[in-house]
This record gives sequence, C-alpha cells and structure tokens, in this order.
Amino acid sequence: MSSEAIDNPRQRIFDAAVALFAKKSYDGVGVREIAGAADVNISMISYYYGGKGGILKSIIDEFHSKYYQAIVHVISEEQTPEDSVRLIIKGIVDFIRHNSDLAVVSFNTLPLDIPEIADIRTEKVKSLIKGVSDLFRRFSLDPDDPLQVIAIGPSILGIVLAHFRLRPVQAQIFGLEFDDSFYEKYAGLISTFCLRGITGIAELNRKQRGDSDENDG
Amino acid sequence: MSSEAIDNPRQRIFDAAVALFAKKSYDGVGVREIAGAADVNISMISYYYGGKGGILKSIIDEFHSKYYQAIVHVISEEQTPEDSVRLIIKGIVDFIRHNSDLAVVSFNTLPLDIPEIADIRTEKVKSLIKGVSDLFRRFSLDPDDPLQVIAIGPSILGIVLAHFRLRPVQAQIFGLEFDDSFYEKYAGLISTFCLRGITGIAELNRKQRGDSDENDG
Amino acid sequence: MSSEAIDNPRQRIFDAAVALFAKKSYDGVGVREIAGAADVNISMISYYYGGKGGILKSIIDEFHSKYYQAIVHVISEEQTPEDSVRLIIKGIVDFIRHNSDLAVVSFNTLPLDIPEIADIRTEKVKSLIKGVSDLFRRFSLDPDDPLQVIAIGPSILGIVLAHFRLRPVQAQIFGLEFDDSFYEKYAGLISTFCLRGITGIAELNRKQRGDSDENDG
Amino acid sequence: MSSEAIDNPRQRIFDAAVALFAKKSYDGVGVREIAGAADVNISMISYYYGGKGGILKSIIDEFHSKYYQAIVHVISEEQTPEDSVRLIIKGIVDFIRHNSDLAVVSFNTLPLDIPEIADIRTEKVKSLIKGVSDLFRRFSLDPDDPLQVIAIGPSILGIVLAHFRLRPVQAQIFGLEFDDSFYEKYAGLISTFCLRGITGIAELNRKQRGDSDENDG
DNA sequence: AATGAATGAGTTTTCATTCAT
DNA sequence: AATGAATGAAAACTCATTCAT
Repeated sequence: MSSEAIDNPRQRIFDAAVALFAKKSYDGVGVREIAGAADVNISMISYYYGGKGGILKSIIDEFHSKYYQAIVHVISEEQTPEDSVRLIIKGIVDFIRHNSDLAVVSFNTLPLDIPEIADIRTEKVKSLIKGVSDLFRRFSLDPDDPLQVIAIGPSILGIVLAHFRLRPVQAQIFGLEFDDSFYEKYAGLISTFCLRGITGIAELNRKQRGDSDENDG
Repeated sequence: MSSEAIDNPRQRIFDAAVALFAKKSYDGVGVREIAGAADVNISMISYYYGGKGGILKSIIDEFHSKYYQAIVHVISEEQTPEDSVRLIIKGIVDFIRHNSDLAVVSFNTLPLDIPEIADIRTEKVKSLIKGVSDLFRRFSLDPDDPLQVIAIGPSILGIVLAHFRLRPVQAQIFGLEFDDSFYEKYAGLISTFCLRGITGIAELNRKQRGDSDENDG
Repeated sequence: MSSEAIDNPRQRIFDAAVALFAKKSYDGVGVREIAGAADVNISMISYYYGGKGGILKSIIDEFHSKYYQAIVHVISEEQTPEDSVRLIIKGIVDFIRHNSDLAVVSFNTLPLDIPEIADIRTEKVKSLIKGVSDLFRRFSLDPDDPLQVIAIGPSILGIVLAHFRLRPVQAQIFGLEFDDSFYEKYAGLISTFCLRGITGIAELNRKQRGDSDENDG
Repeated sequence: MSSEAIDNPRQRIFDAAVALFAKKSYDGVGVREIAGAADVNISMISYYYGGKGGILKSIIDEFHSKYYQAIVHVISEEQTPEDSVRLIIKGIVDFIRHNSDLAVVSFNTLPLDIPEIADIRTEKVKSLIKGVSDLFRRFSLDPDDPLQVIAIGPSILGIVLAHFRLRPVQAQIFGLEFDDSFYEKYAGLISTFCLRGITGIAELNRKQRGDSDENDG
C-alpha cells in the first residue's frame, strides 16, 4: 500500500530493512539479508543509502513525519477535547498498526544515539509538543509543566507499542485474532483508559453488567 | 543493590552485559566488549554462560522474577484497590528506575524469539496475570476478558518504559533532573493517569489552580 | 604547460590520474576518485582508456617520451662533455620538477610488471642508452660495459627522484622553500656531485671558505 | 636469516607483507594474499598488527632502525673519510641488497603520509643527519648547509634504490647475473662515482685502458 | 579457574566494469 | 558523447567460539 512504486529498488530496500530491523534489531540484521529480502544487489544499499546507517536515518525520518501527521492532523478545534483524544488514539492505533515496524525500529534504536539522528528526533519531538499544546490547554492540562508533558505525552505511544511488542505472547496465551474488529474495541478501551483510567473502564463494566442483568432478569 | 559479590566474575559479566545490551542492543555488543567491561577473559563467557546467548537467557530470567515480585508482592487485600494500584505503579516505577537496563533488554529482545526464552516468558506472564486477577475483580474489571487484560495489563509497563527510553530526548528538551523528587511526583501523576485518566489529572490541575487563585485573591 | 585543452575530458582524466597515482599509488586510487577529480562520469574512463590500466599505460608512455627528449635533445657535440652533463642534469631536474608526478608514477609502477608495459619500457630504455652512448664515449666512459651503464645511467634520475620523494620530510626538517633559486643551486650542486663527487663539492667549499676568509681577514 | 624464528606467525606475516608490498604496492596487496603467503588465518593480521596499516608501520619502523645502523655503525674516526664513504656505500649496497623489499616499501609509501608514520620518519631522518654530520665535517662538507645535506645525503640511497627498482629492466637488456661478484664491483664503482664523480670513473677507465694497452702492445 | 592464540564464517563497504538509455 | 543505475567480486575487518596450556 506504499505510495511509491513497489518495483523501485530504493523503496524495496527501505521496506525490507524496516521489516527486518523490527523483527530482529538494527545490529541483528546484515546488509546481505536486507538485499536478499529486497531482491537487489548488495551494493545497491551503499549506492542508494550510503550504507546501512543511511537506511536507519531514513526510517527514523519517515516515522517522525508520519507520526506527527497521524497525531496533529486529526485535531480540530470543533471537536470536544475528549473526541480529539479519542481520534488521536484511534489515529495512533491505526498508524502503529499499519506502521508498527516503522515505530518499533524508531523506538528501539533510540539508545543508539547516532548524533545526526538524535538531532532529528529532538526537533521532531519539539514540534510534536507544540502541535498538541493547544489540546493540552483545552483539557485543563498544563503544556508548560514538563512533568505533565513527559507523563502524558509518550504514554499513549508507550501503551500501544507495548501491546504490539507483546502481541506474540498475548496471541499465544489468549489465542486471539488481532483483526479490525479487535482494534476498534481496543482503541475504544485504550481511549477510555487514557481519558478516565481504570475507574472509567470499571464504570463501563458495571454499566454493561447492569444492562446484561436487566436483559437476563 | 546486587545480592552477589561484585568481584564475582560471573556477576561482573552479567552486569556488564545488561548495561551494554541496554545501551546498544543484543546484536550490537560483542563478547569481547562484554569481557572487556567485566574485566574477564573472553573465554570466561563461554565458561560461565555457555556463550553469548546464555547471558541473555539469564537476563530475561532475572527480569521476570524481579518484575513479578515487584508487582505481586505489594498487593494486599487490606488496601483499597486504588491504593494497590498506586503501590503497584510506585513499585514498577521504582523497579524500572533501578533496573531499567534489565527491563529494556528484556523488552527489546522480545522479538528475537529464541524458543527456549519464549517459553519462559509465556509462563511468567501467565503467572503474572493470575497474580493480578484478584485485584482486577476488586476493581470491577474482568480478568477473563482478554481485551481488558491486554489493554490494561501491559499499559503501565509501556508507559514507564516509554519514559525511560525517551529520557535522553526529554532531558535535552526540558533540561530536567531525574532525581528522587521527580520520580515521586512522576509516580503520583502516572497513578492518577492510570486510575482516572487525563480528566483525573485535569481535575487536579483545576483544584490546584483554584487553591492558588484563593491564595492569590 | 599541457599542450591539450584543459576542458578536454580525456586530458582531464589523464591529469587527475597522474596527480592521484603519484600522491597515493596506482592501486590506492579508484576510478571513482579519478572521475570525481576530473569531473567526468565514471564510465568515461572505460570509454577513453578502456579501463584504469589504460590510463597507466598512457602515463608511462608519456613519461618515457618526455624523459627521452629532456635528456637527448640537450646533448650537442659542440659542448664540452662536462657542459653536456651539466645541461642534462639541469634538464632532468627541470623536467622532474615540472613532471614529478609523471616520473613518480612511472617509477613506482615499475614492479607492477604489466607485460605490455614492460615491453614499452625496455624499448624506451634501450633507445635512451643508445642516445647517450656518444656522450659516454666522449667522457672516456665505456657504453659497452653494462656495469658502467647500470651504475651511472640511472643514478642521476635516482638522485633527483629521491629528493622529490623526500621533499616533504626535508621541508619539515629544514623549513626550506623549494623555489627557482633553490633548484638552480640544487642542479649546480648535483652536477658537481655527478661530475666530481663529494670531493668536488668539498673543493668548492674550501675555495669559497678561502674566499670568505680573504674577505673576512 | 631472520633473527626470529621463522615459524613465528607474527614474523611470517611481516615477511610475507614486506615481499608483497614491494612487489606490488601497499594498496595492491590484500590481507588475504598476505595471510595466504604467510600461511596464517586472515584474522591473525588484525590480531597481531591491528590491521593492514599496522604491518606497514612495523615495516617502516624496522627499515629506519636497520638503515640507521647500517650507515652510522660503520663510521669510525680511525678511517680516512674516503674509506668511511666507501664503507658506508658498501654497507648501504649490502643492506639494500639483503633488505631491498624493506627499503622499497618504506620508500614507496613515503607519500601515503599516515601522520603517525610521518613523525617516526622525521625523527629517524633527523638522527641520521646528526649521525653523519661528523663525517661531513671531516670531508670539508658543511652539515649545516641544508642544500648540501639535501643534495648529498639521500643521493646514495637514491642511486642504489634506482638500481634495485630498475633491475628487472636491466636484467632483460643486459642479461646480467646480479651475484656477489657483481655487487662488489658495483659498490666500488658507485663509491668512486660518489667520491669523484663521472670524471673519477673516466680516469679509472683511462688507467685500466692504459694498462691493457701496455699488455696488448 | 583462567589464559590467549587461533579459527573460519561473518560483517560492511568499495572496487572496476558494464549496459541500457 | 555521455549518463547513472546495476553488478558481482573482492576489499578490510570483526565475530563468537574453541583449544591447548
């Protein structure tokens, strides 16, 4: 579903690398493996990206651009703040669901601290914070309190990423299917969690149980 | 806080490996580097752990044991459920804060899928779910609804881990000091977030602002 | 002093290659670097010279042609033999000074033993020997004694090349400027050395010192 | 005739590298080829020398140490200056003859200018100049005149090296055998050349011819 | 219990060249 | 006449592991 032609060798390298870096790790994947998966000659990696590191740089660039769009572009002043949050979370869940590899790679290579990449990150995060500060205010949250920004900002991403990372374990334990239907309910539940916490979910449970009781009785 | 003597070569290898795996990645660190940091001969890694993979296995073992204890052991039926949650979150924050490398490594090597390790994980997660199911019930949450378990269970870890992963970026942007005082406030804020969500935090804000207004007025 | 237009791609490749081969070595320079320095497309090297080896062949050809001219053309039967030697040495010094890269490359690729090139060399050296045999005879030297040819023939080139190779080291030690004035004196001194050896130079020293003493006294 | 055991892998690598670097060039020889010639595993090159560059550093070190000894140690104040020169030249010829590869490599990698190596060189050359300055004085040469040092100092090495570089060409042209007998005569002739120049050799020729004429007549 | 030399397969990157345009 | 994408081989180097001591 990539917007670029799939027979573009440059894009094939990118896609193969994202998938492999996510599945293993940046250092756990060799250029040979990437080139093999992308069905290109090994030298093409140096040719197009100047080396393995260049691919990573591109991946992180792309993640941040897309993530910023997924979050900021759904915010509208005409929605209630709560609807904005639900839309953002729906957006993040959908985004990560369709770009989980991109997110995982970007997230897991955080501590690699390639200086050039660290700068890109800082810049992107700054503009992201600026992009959501209005929503913060409309929620009676303080966008100038670092603690609140730090505590709330990355939490949604953290929650969703943790799910995608643990999915294989969860699949093994619960035997679930992670389909559209699941993710609609999941996004709703996470939204309630972010908006009202565990107590909010508990309330829903009690309400639903009340409804069932009524139906049952 | 290590229970073993620090001049124990086996332990030195373990500690060095945890730190390095967290900073780089499992594949990004060589045995030579580990041996160098631990100040032991390279061959000692094979000798004590049977190879590089053996260290990882030990790390994941240790993480799960400690994490289980940090969560389950603070739960008591004599607390209100809300206090239990606050204690759990305080426990997780403290645990991750003092074992962030252990957690990061354990979490990031999730997709490596070494079969032997995958089994350990599944087992540990299962017993963890069992350990918190009582708390779930007392909260009117449904421990038999996979969706709720999946959505709520790993969220706290996800939130806290995301913070620790993003800490360098956050430090650069806000110039904060991540000391005891910070983490006390952080654990409190995250607890409110988990219990009552963003709206819960917003309420606190309004209340505090009201207090200040009264003071000011 | 190049006879060809400098915007001739073929010539630009040649010039760039000579400079780079001299500075690094034939194998130490890649076609990409040459093409970059010459500001031509990489494929032009194959196009004009049939490959990297073709450039080297051209370089050696050019060196021998020019060197032969520099030596043989200054010899005249109307000079005293000693003047001929002084002129030859002046010619060699000037030639190497303005074509030191050409000479260095040609000399340093001697042992590469590309058969095709070896033949050119042998032929050129033979005709050079023939060209100076008359001068040998007028000097009471024996052009048919291989030992004398071998000992005297390449000596001048060896001396001058050694100087040009060691120039960076000499510059660092003595802080000299290698300008026209230096090379006039240098050629004179080397000429005396080749004609009368160290004792010849020593005599000059004593004479000059005597002159100074007279002036001083 | 190496002083070290020939089955010492470290030494075998060194010897193989010297021979190959001289025959081709530093960049023209790969570590695989060196390892193959030395009959060691490729990794041993990194193990012992830290990489290909480390071998070169060792080679240049060794050359300078040996060259310094070959020149300075034969000088004695009890000889006439002329005898000293003849002994030095004999020493250099013998030294280069038995270490021609070492000399060629050291000389040809001059322009590579690895900073670390450049410093070694400068230092060694300085102490060499100091070592021969007494001899210069006894010869009425001026060791404080850079021009004379530059002109005379490297000349002998230049002459001898040029011979060894051109030896394959000379062999092809003259069909000579370069044996002990040849090099005794060669060293004598070069000594005469350095002491009295071409005119000195011509005198010898006339004298010998006179002798032969007398014999013939 | 501990060493360090040695191995061979592995890594990323660069090479000179070719080919379709 | 000129381009630049593409190739496959080879480059230097590092890897985890083993083994004799």
